[in-house]
Amino acid sequence: MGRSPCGADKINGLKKGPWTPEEDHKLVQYIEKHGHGSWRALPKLAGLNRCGKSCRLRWTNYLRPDIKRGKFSPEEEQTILDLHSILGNKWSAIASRLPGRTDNEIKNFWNTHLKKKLIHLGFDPMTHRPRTNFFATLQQLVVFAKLREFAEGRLPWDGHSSAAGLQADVNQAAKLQYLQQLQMLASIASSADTNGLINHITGTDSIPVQEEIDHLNHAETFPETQIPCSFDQPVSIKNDNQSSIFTEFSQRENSPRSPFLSHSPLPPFTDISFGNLGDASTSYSCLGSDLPPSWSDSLFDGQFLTDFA
DNA sequence: AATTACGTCAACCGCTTTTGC
DNA sequence: GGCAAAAGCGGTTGACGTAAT
Repeated sequence: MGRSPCGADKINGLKKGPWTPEEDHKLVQYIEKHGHGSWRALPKLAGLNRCGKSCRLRWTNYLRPDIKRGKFSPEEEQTILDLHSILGNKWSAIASRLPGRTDNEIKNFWNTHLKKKLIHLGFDPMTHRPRTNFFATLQQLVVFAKLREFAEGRLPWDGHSSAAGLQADVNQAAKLQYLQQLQMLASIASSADTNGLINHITGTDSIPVQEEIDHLNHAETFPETQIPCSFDQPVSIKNDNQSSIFTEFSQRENSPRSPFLSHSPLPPFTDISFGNLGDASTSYSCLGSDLPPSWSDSLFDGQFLTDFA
């Protein structure tokens, strides 16, 4: 594959940069009369000192008569979120679902608005999952700490006591994580007017979020049953009469999404097993953890332990 | 009023995919 | 099937406008 035509056109002294009204007029006049045909041939025929690529971009992104300009509506915004959670940065595919919007416009809107919004609400804009992959790092941190104690001789390696200690640590951390998520969801509820969403997600139909946070803040222990480690029900912030594009894909896609996406289940959970640590075989099935299967092998690798100590 | 920082978006760049021979 | 040209696509840049200091 050779260089792009526009690259070569630089040498020919073709014009770059913003289009003038005169150039726009020439391009529109030509295309309305003849169609665009070959973009490469068009500039010469239309009397433009531009490369074909530049003409195509100007036409498709700005001059096309069916372009819808102006702010994105909440419905369009929701559609973009839905589709992005499924398709990722496939801007042209997303644009094909939004009549009158160009891929460039959607891409810009995503980068300047939606991405920031997701980040602000604590979601990874690429995965649409909560940003803190808490349990993935938690178990490593706990194990590292225990290993360090063990390596320094401060902790006798006793499967039962170690397991109990680990479980206590993890329970405490899970409580913190739960609080973090409740606070994040409370933030979403207040900013996105998503009545009922939080209770729907947490399954606490009769317990207001703030009350739950307060309760947990004062709780001595953290009942494991309260950890929101299972979100079986779909979550919707749309009216029932609004169909979602997501439903079209939901049968074949299983990608995790942020909770303000329509009809979107919260992230699936991955089992975290402590089976390699003595008798501690407690299995935690929690949010968004995706350690590689061999993590424990590498953890106990000699070089790793040397580096760690 | 001047300067700086930040946000937005049109346009470009270069890579990939599609099309035609 | 192989090749080259054209078209499509997504990431990035930079000019411009506006807000903050």
